[in-house]
This record gives sequence, C-alpha cells and structure tokens, in this order.
Amino acid sequence: MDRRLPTLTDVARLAGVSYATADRVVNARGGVAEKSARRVRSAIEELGYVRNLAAANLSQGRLYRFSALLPDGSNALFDRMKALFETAAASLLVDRVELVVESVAAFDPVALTRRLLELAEGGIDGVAIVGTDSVEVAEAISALAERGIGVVTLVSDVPGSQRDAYVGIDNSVAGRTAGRLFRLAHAGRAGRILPVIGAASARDHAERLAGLSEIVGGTLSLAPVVEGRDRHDLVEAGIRSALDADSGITAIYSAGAGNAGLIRVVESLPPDDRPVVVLHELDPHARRALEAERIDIVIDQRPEEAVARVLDGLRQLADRRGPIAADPIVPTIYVRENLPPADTEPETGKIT
Amino acid sequence: MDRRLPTLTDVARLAGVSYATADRVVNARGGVAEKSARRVRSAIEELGYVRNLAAANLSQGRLYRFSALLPDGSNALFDRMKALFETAAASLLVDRVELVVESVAAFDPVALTRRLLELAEGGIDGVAIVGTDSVEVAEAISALAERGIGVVTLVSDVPGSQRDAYVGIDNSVAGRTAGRLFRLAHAGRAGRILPVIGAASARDHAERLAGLSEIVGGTLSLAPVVEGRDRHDLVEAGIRSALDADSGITAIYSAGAGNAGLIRVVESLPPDDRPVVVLHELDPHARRALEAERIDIVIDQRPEEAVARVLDGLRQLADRRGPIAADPIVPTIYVRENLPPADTEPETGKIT
DNA sequence: GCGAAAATGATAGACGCCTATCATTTTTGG
DNA sequence: CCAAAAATGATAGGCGTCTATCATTTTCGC
Repeated sequence: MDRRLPTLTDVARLAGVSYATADRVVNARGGVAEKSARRVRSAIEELGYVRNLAAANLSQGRLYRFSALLPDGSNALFDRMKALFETAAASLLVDRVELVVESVAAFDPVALTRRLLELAEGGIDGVAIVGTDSVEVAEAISALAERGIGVVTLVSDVPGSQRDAYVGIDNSVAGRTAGRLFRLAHAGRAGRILPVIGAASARDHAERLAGLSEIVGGTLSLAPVVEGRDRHDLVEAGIRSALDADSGITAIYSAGAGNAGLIRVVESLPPDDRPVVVLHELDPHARRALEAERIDIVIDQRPEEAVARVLDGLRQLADRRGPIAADPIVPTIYVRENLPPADTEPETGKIT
Repeated sequence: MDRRLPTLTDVARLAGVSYATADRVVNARGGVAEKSARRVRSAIEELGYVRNLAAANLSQGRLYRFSALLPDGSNALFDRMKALFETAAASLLVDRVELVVESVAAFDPVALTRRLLELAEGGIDGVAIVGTDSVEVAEAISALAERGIGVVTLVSDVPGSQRDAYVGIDNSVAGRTAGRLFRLAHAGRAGRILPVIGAASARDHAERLAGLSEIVGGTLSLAPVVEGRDRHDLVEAGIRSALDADSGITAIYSAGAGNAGLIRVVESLPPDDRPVVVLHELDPHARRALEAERIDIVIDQRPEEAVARVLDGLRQLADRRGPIAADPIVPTIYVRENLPPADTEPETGKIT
C-alpha cells in the first residue's frame, strides 16, 4: 500500500556518498567536490527525490507566522476578508501556520508603516497588507524584504515597492468590463451612463472610471460624475439630482461604495423603466437588490479567492519555493442567476 | 521568534496524566476513565492544542495516494483539467501527495467501474472522477466509501451515490445565467434565441437548456434546437440552416461543444449585425472569438478552481477532518474585457 | 613525499507523534 | 478484603530531516 518515497539516505546510497555529503549538497552548505555534488544531483534526479517538507519543518520546529493587516472601519469587502482570514486561520493551525489578523487605521500610511516595522522586529514570516500609495510604506516593505519576510499586497498595490506579489483585481479591467456590459445592455442603442465614485482622488475609483471610458463611446456617453464619498446619503442625493437634471440617463455605474443609497434610488423608480445598473462588490445590499431585479450586474473582487491566494503565496514565500505564481485575480461578473450561495455563518463575532 | 505550539506532552502535563493516557484520549484508543478523559479534553481546550499533522504523518510514513480519472478523447475542458492536475501533482509531491492522472474510456460506465474497483484494491486514499449517471458506478463508489476511500465527482455528478462531494457547476444555473444575459442584451426588445446542444440525451446540455427556458419568456422566444453532436461541422451546418430558415434569430446559445463551427458561422456574418452569442467553456477558439468581438459572452466552469477544490477536498477526506465544505462552483461570466491571461506555459512536458 | 587544506564519513540528538509493551496502581465485584 | 479487571504510567523505537561535532581520508601545492 503505502509505498514509500525515496529519502535522502536513499539518495546518498545510490550516489555512493555518505548521508552527510548528500545533505551538504541539498542544503548548499558547501565544501563538496564538484564530482560528488554531481553524483548526488544525478541520484536525486534518478530517484525523483523530493525533500519531505513535513520532516524538515518538524526537525526545525518551524512555525509559520503570518499577519494580515486590514484597514479598520466598516467596509463590506474588508469585513468579509477579515472573516475569511479568520476562518482560514483556524484550519491552518493544523499545518503549523499561525495567522494573526489585525486592523490598522485606514488611509494612514504612518500607522501602517509603524506596524510593519514592529512586525519585522517580532520575527514574522510573512505579511499581507492592503496597499497605500506612499513612500513610507514602500520603504517599510523594502525593510521587510531585506529580512526575507514575504510581503503580499491585497486589493490595492503599493507602486514601486518590493512586495513579492499583488493579489487583487486590475481596476482598469473592472471598469472596462463594466463598459462592455453597458454596451451589451444597450444593444446598439444610444444611452448615457451616470458614473458614481467615492472621490476623484481615490486611485482605484479613478482607474475604474478610466477603464469605463475606454470602452464606451460611439452611441454611449458619460454623464457628469457623481462623487458620493462612499456614503449612502450623499450617493443617494447625488444620483437623484443627476437623474432629475438629465432624463437621458440610461445606465448607472457605481465604482465605489455607498451602494445602499444607489439602491434606494433605484427602488423608487418604476421596475420596468429603470436604468441599467452595474456596481461593485457583492455585499448583502447588492445581493438583495440583484435578487429583486433592481440592479443588473455586480462586479466582484472574489475575496475568497484573494484570501486563498494570499495565504498560499505567503507559505510559498516562507518556504523559499521560488517566486510565487500570480496571474491577476479577474473581476467576476454576477447576475441574479449565478450568485454564489449566501454566507450562512451566523456571525458570532467571536474572535479567537 | 519561533514560539512553539503546545504538544501533546504539554497537554498531558497540564492534565496531570501521562503522555500515554493523553494519547489514548486523542486517538480514541479506549480504556480511559471518563474523569481522566475530561481532564485531558479540557487541557486541550485550554492550551489550544492542535495535533501536528506533519509529525503525525511523518511518524506513520503516510503517503497520500490520489487518482484522477478523466475521460479520454480530446475535449478542451478535460484537456485543461488534465494539465492542471498534472501541474498540481508536481507541487503536491512536496507534501507527500502522490497524484496519478489517468484516462478512462469516455461514456463507458463499465470501464470506469472496473478501474474504480481496481484502485480500491490498490490501496488508494482518494479518487476524483467525472460522474456518469449509472448504477454500476454508484455501486462502485459505495464500495470505495466503505473502505474509507474519498470520492469526489467532478464536472458531472453521480446521482444517488455516496460520493463525498461534487465539485462542478449546476448546469441549470448556467442555463439561467445565459438566459439573463440574453435578456440584458435585448434590452426589452423582442428576439429569438437559437439553442445549440450536443444531444438531447446529454443531461448537462439538457439542464442548461431547461435553465435557459426558465428565464426567457415574454419578449424572447426559443427557435428549434440544433443538435450538433459536439462536432464542428455539424454545428456549423445546423446553425447555417437554422439562420437561413429563420431571419428573426437575434441570439445563439451554445450549451455544448463544437463551438469552432459556431464561430465560423458568426465570422461569416457582418460584425455589426450579428446575433448575440453566448457559449460555454473558455477554450482557445472561444478566447479568440471573444477578443475579436465575434461573440459576446463565454460561460466557464473555472477548471482551475475545480481542480484546486478537488485536491483540497481529497486531502481533507484522507485526514478525516470531517465532511468537506462544498459550496458549488459558480459558473463564471467572461466578456472580452475580463478574460484571464492566456496560459503561456510552453508545455515542456517534463514531469519531475 | 610531506604538511596543510579540503573533502568526506560517521553518528548523535532533536522535532512531535504513533505504536507497542510491560509494569504498576486503582477500581470493582463478590 | 481479596482477586480480577480496569486504568494508568513509563518508556523505547521509528518516521525523515536538520544541525553539529569529530575523526578520517583524499587532494593539493611545493
């Protein structure tokens, strides 16, 4: 049954050297004649030897220590990610991975930097952070990288930094995707899209908007942008006045948060004569609106996938299994019919 | 730095019993007074003890042996899955997981059953199969389940069997999703959708078609179904004659394979006056057509995710970490703009 | 061919868990 | 209260790797 895999002892025997020499080769300790090294390598090749990571880690009492720093404040996406990280933390314990999820002040590069440097002192193996476009943070990342600590940026990247990977969507792609869907939904007819963003200064929102503009054109035009500061009330007010001002609006694209406000507006319109609505992030509001056919499309970042990739990536980095593979996360399109099952966790709120 | 996690020895000490007794409790060997067992359990609780799986497996020389049985013949989806399994196999070796990917005769329950029973004899730990609706196969699965071998069905389920999980999309959901997109793309205008399937007897195709019908209605109707037997030439011919016969067709839905034929037809139509096209599986043909704006939507099963889930699930089953979590895989919608990067692997074919 | 340097061999202990054995203590029933 | 049964303790060996030490052999330069 349980055929065993070759061990380093097998390799040494086949190579005709001692275990010690084989070990010197695989662990690059030096002091081995090239001739012997070659024999060991070819024995490894021949036997298909693969080092037993479990045994290796056991022998060193290795404990992976990772930290995920998420911005505080309430935000559907980060709340979800936090929950996902915490669930993952429990099951990772079996593999000797200790994952700590922390909050840091949102939009505060200084706080983030400080915490990163503290972690570096604390002897951590890897960190996941939500990037901020700031020089301090980029420098802190370099400091971590120097110590061999893996750094993965999540949702938002830190441009020009030495992070090992970015896990998140390309916002320009997301915007173009929205644009494509608007074109599809207009079926060649003319229309005007009302863009709603948090702030023009928010890079991700701006990128989405730029992506959208790339695709629309021809029969579709853009109405003046509403800046809703990601707040329900402002979003609601902004959209209402835009709709009042322009009866030619056939579509609404919300690139930011505060979508409860948008949904309230749409709910007050006649269901059979409302604009096409595309928004971001599948939070409970969005899900309900989609189910009620008040909106058409939700573009989502797939936090589940992002979290899984982050953790995978951090582990690989910690094992020095080479640079981590990272195709970008692709924004996912949800319509009413392909919604994933709702999270049924009763939200005990207990943090362990 | 490397704080260590509590070991069973720590637990025993805290509980005031010997290691042997603590071991008897955690491994359910029996012969322990309830009073002692309780003390051990509460010590485990208090320390947050989690058994070190790596050490456990090491001590037992455990080698996970999994097998993935995929139908032979050439099929874009299964080819892709095969490649994914093989890539995964290499990196799983580090974790002492031996994964063998095999082909079995497609649509042949007898061959599948035979191979399953052989594997059961061979002392395997888990199997992934593409289900077939057949009693023999269901019985073979039961036989494996009895021996404690994990069985996961992939892409297509085996109804009424004891498989531990099904990993794949709900085809009815896929069909409804397509329907929703057609409604969106018609923007309230009337239209007629031409459905193309492999054969009416193929359950998955039939389910997709049924899903589609649930959603369309009102202004949208269905043209007579084209059965293309998943062959390019037949699909092409079928669609051409359907389009000739009915100039009112505004959309085409291909629920099966043979889409190269469909694409050829669309390429021969004027780009600015062609039907809305939705088809399944992001193979190279589909990707090119999407990029060239000859088709509009591809609904994909996400083979990457499916394969990852299968392997994860098999491992969990082998470790007896309880029943495996399984939200269904949700069919993904691709438009031209949110395509994942193409597979650029040069296919060296080298397996290490 | 000699001494120094380099390479190699041999081996032990640790990591945490599993399995097994045997001795000892405690509990139970009559 | 005693014998039998049940529970508990103590401990050894092994899994594959890493780290370290020390002894021995081979190679090299002159």
